Amino acid sequence: MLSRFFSDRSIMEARLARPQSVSDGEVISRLAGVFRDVGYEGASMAQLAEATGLQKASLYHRFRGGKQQMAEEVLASAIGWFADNVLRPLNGDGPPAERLAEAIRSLNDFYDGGSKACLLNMLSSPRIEEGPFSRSIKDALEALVDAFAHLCVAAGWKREEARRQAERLVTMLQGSLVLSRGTGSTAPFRNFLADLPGEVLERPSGTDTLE
Amino acid sequence: MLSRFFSDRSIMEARLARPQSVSDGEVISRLAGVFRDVGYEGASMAQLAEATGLQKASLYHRFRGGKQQMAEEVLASAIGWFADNVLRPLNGDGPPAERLAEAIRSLNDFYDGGSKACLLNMLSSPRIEEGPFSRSIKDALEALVDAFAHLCVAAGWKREEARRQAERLVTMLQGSLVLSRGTGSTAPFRNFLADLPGEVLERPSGTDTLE
DNA sequence: GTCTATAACAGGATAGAC
DNA sequence: GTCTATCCTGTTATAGAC
Repeated sequence: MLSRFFSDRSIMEARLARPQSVSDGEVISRLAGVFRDVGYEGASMAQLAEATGLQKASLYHRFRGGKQQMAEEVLASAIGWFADNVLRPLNGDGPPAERLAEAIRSLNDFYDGGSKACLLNMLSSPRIEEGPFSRSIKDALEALVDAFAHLCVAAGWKREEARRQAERLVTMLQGSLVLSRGTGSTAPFRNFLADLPGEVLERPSGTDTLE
Repeated sequence: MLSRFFSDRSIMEARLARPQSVSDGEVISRLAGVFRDVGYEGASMAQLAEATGLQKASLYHRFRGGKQQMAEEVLASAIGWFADNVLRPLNGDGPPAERLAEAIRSLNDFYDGGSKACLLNMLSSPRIEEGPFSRSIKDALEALVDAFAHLCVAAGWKREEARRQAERLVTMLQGSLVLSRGTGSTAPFRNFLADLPGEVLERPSGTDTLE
């Protein structure tokens, strides 16, 4: 979307006829910051313009679908980054411990050590019920569960239990972000990341003898 | 707040001079439903009036502080109910299994089987940063951790580990509600409640031999 | 205490110059 | 592509009758 086919041209145009004052990636990134802070309804066009350094009309020029399209592209971008930096290592085929370590580093970056909320949570409640975000959010959560389950299987878990554990991990991730925001401390998120290796690599010893 | 000192009088006044068409408790309950669905910014006065069956001006008569006061009283009411029905059993002194069972029933009621979001999450992001909700939310989350920790100690956990486990449980609670909303299924919440007794009453056998 | 009507404002979105 | 200026709907909030 946007000037995908003109990304090089827009560089050449800088300071010329129609200089693109802020790159598309930078705009998306700054919009994301606002949506993550205050959610969809809480984000005003004035605030989004302020954050990007563009005027409202300029934002509408880039996103003809208005605020909704901005949130959609922000969400798509975040999901893409997540797929590249979190899901890919989890779904890889190297040593589980190393794959997990890479995913943990990415998670720490993505949530800035626990100081940034999750878009999947912040965009879950717009008045637009069953709107354009619902499907993406659901798919993203399930893809993350799948990826963790894949890793757990590689770490030796039985398929059934790997899935349950993966659901627990995604639950803990989201919960730790809620608590970090609610308590004003990043400790819950940091504790979650610190516990992750143990949760994945050390299976409970007594429970896997039944099946 | 409100007509606390006139609760009986307001009944006698019904259909007389100033009939209170909807009870205070009922108004708070219906307002809570809206805030839990769409959050603070997402809730408009028109929607709140619609949900309560009152006109906007009538709502302003009852809540002179406007929407913010409504959210404050809704939050205070929910926290009060939580203290009576969830924290009290957890902090009680009967058999841990029975106390937990009662708390679980209350949690299931409170979140309607996982179909209702948590106000502590939904009110965490208003533009009013560090606003009137932050303190209550932080205190409520910490009180819940304390109560679970108290129960874990009663169930035989060591104090340090009881606290860590309690934090994990509150994290799981919040996370399961996020996932339930995000995936459109109450399964994550129901799984959380189903796992709770095991998480509290069955301590890990291998990890408590070090200290 | 509730209502209708309306004020005062902020919000999302657009027009058109450059 | 960006800007200033503006439109118009929806929002919060108030006035005043009953």
